[in-house]
Amino acid sequence: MSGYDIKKMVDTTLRHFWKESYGRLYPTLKKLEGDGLIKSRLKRGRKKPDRIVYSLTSRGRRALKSWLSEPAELPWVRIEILLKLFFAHNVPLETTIKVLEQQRAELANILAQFEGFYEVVDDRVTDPAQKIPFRLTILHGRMIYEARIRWCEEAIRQLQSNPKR
Amino acid sequence: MSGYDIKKMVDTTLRHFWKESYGRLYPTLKKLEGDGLIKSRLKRGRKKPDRIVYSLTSRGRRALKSWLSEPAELPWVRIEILLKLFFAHNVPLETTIKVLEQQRAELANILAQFEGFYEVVDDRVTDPAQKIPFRLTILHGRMIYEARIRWCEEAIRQLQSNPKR
DNA sequence: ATGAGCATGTAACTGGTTACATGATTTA
DNA sequence: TAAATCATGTAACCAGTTACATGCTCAT
Repeated sequence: MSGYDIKKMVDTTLRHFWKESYGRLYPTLKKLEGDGLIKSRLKRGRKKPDRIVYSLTSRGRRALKSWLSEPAELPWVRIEILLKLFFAHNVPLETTIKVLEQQRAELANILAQFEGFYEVVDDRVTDPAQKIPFRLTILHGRMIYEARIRWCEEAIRQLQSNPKR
Repeated sequence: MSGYDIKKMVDTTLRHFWKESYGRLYPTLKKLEGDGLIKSRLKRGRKKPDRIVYSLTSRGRRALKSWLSEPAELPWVRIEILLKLFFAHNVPLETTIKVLEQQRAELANILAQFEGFYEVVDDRVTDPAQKIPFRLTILHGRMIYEARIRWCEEAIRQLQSNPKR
């Protein structure tokens, strides 16, 4: 694929768990080519601008397989709402509950986006071997967002049931 | 508190959802002081080195309250295991299942660390108004890690039950 | 002609980590 | 006296985003 193709694919199909900017995509492609993991050929565009299309070399395919066999990194994030909750005693209880409710609403919006997502699989994922994996990435999003929503609800419940703080 | 104190507090009490390095902690304190949000005084150390102890100014307290009232950012991460799963068709099924099992095991380890965590609250959180918030931050960790573990199990199940890929 | 989409790229910047320097004091 | 801990700081580096530049082609 070309850099442009990859960007579009990531932005449509993988966007709920990955993103790439041109600012790191194109330099990365150059680097991978320099390392001999991918090779490029110029594809003259008929009715479109020319494209630089990359494909794996055999060294690259080996590297891919090796990466796919290594353990995956555990994702790590700073969670701002937990920091706000921890310092919530500086502010009235209702203020914190509002922040939690707003967070819950945002999470619910995103969760709703996942709902219509299963049906879209056949348009976006042509390789049948990728269909189950793709659905599992969506399931992941649903499960995590559901858990976060349940947590917000529980947090609101506990704060309300303990008004003396 | 001093920069050193803050670092220790974050590393012990908030470490499951936040971290700070000296490399951004000390410059941030300088900046906040320059902005008039905190002020410092030198505390001569008896039997210990001197410390620079910071406290909020009234402008700083207002800024804190305002921050606590604003909606919290939604955390966003790249999830490597989903990327590996998406490209899993390049590698034998058992390889992917091993990666998922390894991830499950790592998640289970971290979840186990949360278990003994509730009891520790009284040592670490002196302000009684912070005890419920602190417990809720731990509950958050537990709920998220449980969800991630359940997802790994479901992913393994679905991949195994569909051997034709 | 003009704007939208195709396509490749980079410079400047931001946010953050790592590693190190410095020096005091306490404990083994 | 050596190691551990207390305490403050910075320079170098790395990862990644944003914003912009460039130029092609197609549809209106």
